[in-house]
Amino acid sequence: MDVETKARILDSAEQLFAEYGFSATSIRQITNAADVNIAAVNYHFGSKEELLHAVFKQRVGPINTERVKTLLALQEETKDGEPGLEQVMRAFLEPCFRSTEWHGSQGAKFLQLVGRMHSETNEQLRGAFFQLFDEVAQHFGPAFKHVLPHLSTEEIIWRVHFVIGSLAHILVCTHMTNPGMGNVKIERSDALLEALVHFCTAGMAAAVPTQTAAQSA
Amino acid sequence: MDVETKARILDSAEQLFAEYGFSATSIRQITNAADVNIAAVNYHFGSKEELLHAVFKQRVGPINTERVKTLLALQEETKDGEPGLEQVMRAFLEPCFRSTEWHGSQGAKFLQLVGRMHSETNEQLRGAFFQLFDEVAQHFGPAFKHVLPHLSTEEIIWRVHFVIGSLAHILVCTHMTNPGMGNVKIERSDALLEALVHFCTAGMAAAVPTQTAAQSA
DNA sequence: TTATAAATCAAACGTTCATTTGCAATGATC
DNA sequence: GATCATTGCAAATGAACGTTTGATTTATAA
Repeated sequence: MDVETKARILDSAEQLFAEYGFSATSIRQITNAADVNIAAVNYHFGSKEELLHAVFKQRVGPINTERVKTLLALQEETKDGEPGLEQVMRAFLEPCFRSTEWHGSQGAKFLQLVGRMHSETNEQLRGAFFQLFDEVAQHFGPAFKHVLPHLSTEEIIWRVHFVIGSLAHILVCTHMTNPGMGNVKIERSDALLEALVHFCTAGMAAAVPTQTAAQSA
Repeated sequence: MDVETKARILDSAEQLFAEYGFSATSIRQITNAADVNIAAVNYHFGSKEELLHAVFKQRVGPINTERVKTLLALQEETKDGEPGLEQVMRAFLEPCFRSTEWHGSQGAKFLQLVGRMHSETNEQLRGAFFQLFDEVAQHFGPAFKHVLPHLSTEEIIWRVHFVIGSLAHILVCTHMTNPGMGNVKIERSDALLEALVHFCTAGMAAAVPTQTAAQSA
């Protein structure tokens, strides 16, 4: 029953954290949903925070591995002809969407949680979360720099944050009722992914204005 | 002492909600910071949720009024010559950044809260929050549609969400330590606003791909 | 001064929180 | 079959939660 209990807790936690957020989700909710004893969380994971961390580790790891793997394959196969910006962007964005397919609706819920974490302000949670993206940042930073050599490092960092924001927001608000803009319920789909890729690619490739921003290294 | 107490509660609540989130902020924290009795929140506002709503109403109102006012002025002065996409985008984005100047560091904190609310999943809070943006959506939806006539309504809605995501994310993560991407601490600045405007303008103007997405009305 | 209303206060309300405890059940090893 | 670590569970821990209460203070006005 060991591994099954842990797995059930992880699944329920993932779902509830995504639905209600970390603070607003209680261990009692989680253990009730998982149909395990309330003491099981602290027995198996140590604390509520460590449970959240375990949820991340289980899901974010594969996504980021996929990102880096795709990027490396891309750089390999286009060794002579440079890989294009859109291809790099695709390697960055696609694995997040694709992970839905891996785990069914469970994966979709998790993507909401990921989007949610980007606006988490608890320093400790933020730290543990973003640490999982170190490898991705180390690979994609230079990759973007390489396909956008005319942009300053600062400008690239800014634009990558804009991309992350678009991605995170769309991950959060898909499958939710979204007031404003005609109360449209946005569904996660290939077409949406395509729209995101094209939006972000065009944004990243935007010409630097003739004003002040184009001077640092 | 009446109005002063209410104002102090609003200020402290704004700051703490932005810093720690709604669920993770207690009424006791707020009343301690505001140096008022713990019962004052429920006396003056009715409940914790209504306090949050009051915080929004105080700040989001002026920002959105400014947005719409700028857009209307824009449409007025360019009655013959069409207003450009970048101008519309600027009318949408600038008031959020500008509001920092209105209220000093208090305004900056609030922008974090706004960014945070975009990933709030509590349906009731979401509803109350997004309701404040109805007027903005009603004006900017058609405005974007007008300057981007070749895009389907669905595509425009998607792209506006990408813009909102970029904006919300940058509002949240400015002035916070941001792991990944070289641990750069992003400061809110005119240059950052310019970068955001250009990124979003280019993204909104991206050509529709030759694939499937360009068919609806 | 006295009556009336508004605002503040300390204290307590009942609930829920994350976590801990001690014991029972389980399953493997010798 | 006894030993022993692992896991599950009911119950309880103290703390913190949002909210309410009732008395007290402050302000307004007759």
